[in-house]
Amino acid sequence: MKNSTAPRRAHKSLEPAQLHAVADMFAVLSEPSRLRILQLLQQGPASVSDIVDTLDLKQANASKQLGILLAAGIIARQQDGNRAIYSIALPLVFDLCQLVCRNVAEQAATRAASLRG
Amino acid sequence: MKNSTAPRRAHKSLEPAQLHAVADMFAVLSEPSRLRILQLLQQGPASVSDIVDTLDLKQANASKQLGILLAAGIIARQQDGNRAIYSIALPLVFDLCQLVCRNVAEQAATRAASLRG
DNA sequence: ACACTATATCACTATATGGTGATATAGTCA
DNA sequence: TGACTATATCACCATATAGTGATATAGTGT
Repeated sequence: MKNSTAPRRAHKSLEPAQLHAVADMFAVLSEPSRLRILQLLQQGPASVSDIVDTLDLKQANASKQLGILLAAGIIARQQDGNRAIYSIALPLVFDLCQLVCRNVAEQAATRAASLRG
Repeated sequence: MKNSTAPRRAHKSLEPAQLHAVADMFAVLSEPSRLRILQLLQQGPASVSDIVDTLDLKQANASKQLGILLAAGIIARQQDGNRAIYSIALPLVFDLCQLVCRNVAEQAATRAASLRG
């Protein structure tokens, strides 16, 4: 016998396309290397070599991750002579990180409290 | 010659541990199946079979994804006789999804506008 | 005890992707 | 032109994981 806990489909859910788009955005933000790049760019635009030097990444990897962030529309690219200057195009991502970060801190505090008794 | 675009290290960045925690949270939210489960739970608590039936997931997969959401602290589990009742423990996730979703819509609109000329 | 239901876990496959070294492409400067 | 610098791309490997069928575990009702 089926015994449902609550009525379903009370209000509409995201369409599959939107759902995937949201999942993709989260996926882009789920890599520490990319988050580090975003943190660096938060301080201002930077070239690939700036990023490589500051974050100690291999050039190929930095370029790849920048490409992913670019494709997601999170950063923008501007050619400057020889160099490629990347900058934040979607400051929203910092709101996202801040929300998560606040919660992470909360959870850590809660866990610590539960350990104390 | 090194020719930096902007001064670096202007303000402190997240510590590695926090960075990974944030990345992990985003990773958990980066799967459509898990987002669908969260959407369903947004309407109220549900058992595993509710979820399996409504979302047309295999039982093993539903159980696995619920375990991941549970470990992340996003949902809570309550035993009710034979069944396991899952519910939202971190409503924050809907704020995150809403932020991303709004932006996805914006990007789609912008892209459509650019296509129109 | 038994049959039945509900959930979790195991072993496995297929796929995706982060990181890397090598190479290609493109701009700069002499 | 040629040497140099900066960036992107390619081919590859190693790892992670979503999904699956089979099985284990645990509660319910007879």
